[in-house]
Amino acid sequence: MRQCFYPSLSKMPLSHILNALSDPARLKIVKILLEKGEQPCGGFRMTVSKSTMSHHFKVLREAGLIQKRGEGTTHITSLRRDEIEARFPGLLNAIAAANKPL
Amino acid sequence: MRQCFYPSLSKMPLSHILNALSDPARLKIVKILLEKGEQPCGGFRMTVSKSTMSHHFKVLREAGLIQKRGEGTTHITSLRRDEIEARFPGLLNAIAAANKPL
DNA sequence: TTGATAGTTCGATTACTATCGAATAACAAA
DNA sequence: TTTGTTATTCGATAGTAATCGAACTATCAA
Repeated sequence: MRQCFYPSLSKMPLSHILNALSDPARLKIVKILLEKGEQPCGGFRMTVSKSTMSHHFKVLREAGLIQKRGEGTTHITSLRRDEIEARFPGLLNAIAAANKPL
Repeated sequence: MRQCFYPSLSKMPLSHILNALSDPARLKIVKILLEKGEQPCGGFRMTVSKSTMSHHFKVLREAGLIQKRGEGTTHITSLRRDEIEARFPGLLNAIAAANKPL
């Protein structure tokens, strides 16, 4: 698996994070990671193409929200929970709480 | 002052809210409202043109985040704090808390 | 009525972004 | 080595959005 760059959360502007989360597909990805933990790409069961999924993963990764590790032919995606919480306390909780009424 | 439509927060998707907040100028507007309370348009001291400001106010209003009331020739903008808090508990706090390290 | 102030709307431009299919890369199993 | 699986990258396209100046609306004051 190719190496990729993971930005430091400590210098990440909040607007970048919110921009990454403002797409419904990406918000769904994050919600699934929050609720079910780390997933392979196929674990998200979205209706968009593989290349579009890769694009969304890239946006989330460059915003500092997710990381990947390779396991054989699959890439496991996980949230950078602790770092996000340290930089933006309560943000993930607010997103998780918003699941209920939807 | 012309009447305008204020959407119900109860049906507002989180992604719309986050999209409205994902622009640095709009995030700054919300932060100012959080810290200093309601403001006339001129109270924000931003570097963009008046028409651009109007555009950002419209996006924030249509996302259910702000409301306006006319007072003479000025329009006072305020946050819909309680409604936002009821629909997305903790979201405004998370934004307010993120001010500190910046 | 005339002028000043505050803000919105319109039309245009420019830049960004979501999406896809095709090509590619990495890996495992046969 | 060949084949199948998983996922990324590339190039194109279509839609969206940020920005501005100019024109307009509304209100108050002189």
